[in-house]
Amino acid sequence: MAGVQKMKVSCENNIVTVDGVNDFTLSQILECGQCFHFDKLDEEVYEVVAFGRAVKMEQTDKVLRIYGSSMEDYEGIWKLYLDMDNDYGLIKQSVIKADGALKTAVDEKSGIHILNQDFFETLISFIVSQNKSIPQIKQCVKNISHRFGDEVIGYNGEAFYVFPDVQRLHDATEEELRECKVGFRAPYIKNATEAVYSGAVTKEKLDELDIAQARELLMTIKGVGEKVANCVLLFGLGRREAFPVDVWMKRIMEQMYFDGKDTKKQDIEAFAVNKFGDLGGYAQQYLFDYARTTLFK
DNA sequence: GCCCAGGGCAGCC
DNA sequence: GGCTGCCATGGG
Repeated sequence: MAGVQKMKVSCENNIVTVDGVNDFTLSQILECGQCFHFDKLDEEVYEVVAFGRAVKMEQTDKVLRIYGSSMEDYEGIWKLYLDMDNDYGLIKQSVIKADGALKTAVDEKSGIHILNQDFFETLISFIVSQNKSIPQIKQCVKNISHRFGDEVIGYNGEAFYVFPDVQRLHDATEEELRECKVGFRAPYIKNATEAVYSGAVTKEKLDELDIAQARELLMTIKGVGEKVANCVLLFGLGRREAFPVDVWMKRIMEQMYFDGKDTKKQDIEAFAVNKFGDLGGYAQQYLFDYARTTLFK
């Protein structure tokens, strides 16, 4: 990508150093509501559990360090997870060009990247997310991982529990899931796991479909509606044109574009798809985080 | 006790 | 088709 400034990547003692990160703020990326399996240790210092690994990420200005990562893991996992090869300077320009009204949100959240997360973990996490707050979602994801996921040795030599794969979660009973505090969503998780396990709904199938068909297939899972499907498409399947509308997006979009009038989520989504097109997912994330942390705080 | 949270489903009309 | 009440759980 022409606009991506050169980053220098090196590795020593299982610590990867990425020097020269731009349009990148670790705290914004992790805490903008797209992922749930991490803990804050300090300012711009986080433990991140994903893809069967537990690492510490630490950012100082334009330097990102990943503790507990080999160069192979960076190249094979973290570079794509963090969407490092995408030019966010260009993306932000394009979003603002699509509508100058987004400049405030983009400037406020200028370090956001959209992560490329594991499909199955994203699917289950966002089924859990419905009608829950972000801290509660994080706790449920941690509960499920601790109960059903593999133990791995993390960056500091301590044990972490990674999110279970389909086979592992397929063994879980509804009662065991309820003990993870997912409440009425337990049967939804069972249904989703069965759909993936049986091959009815897989990443491979979804990747072959256009976004409307993929969304339709996802929504055959009980507990997956329009919003959850869009989150899975955006964060777990790389479909950057998806535009999830939750209560926060409804609020900010009604204020910005519908004269403060009560508007159906589907109408808001249709409006946004028309306005932002392929940039929808990015625009949505800047607006969502800005609405939640700044505008309606 | 109330209301709300990155919603969706079943049961109505 | 659209609208309403309900679904667990925890925090403010």
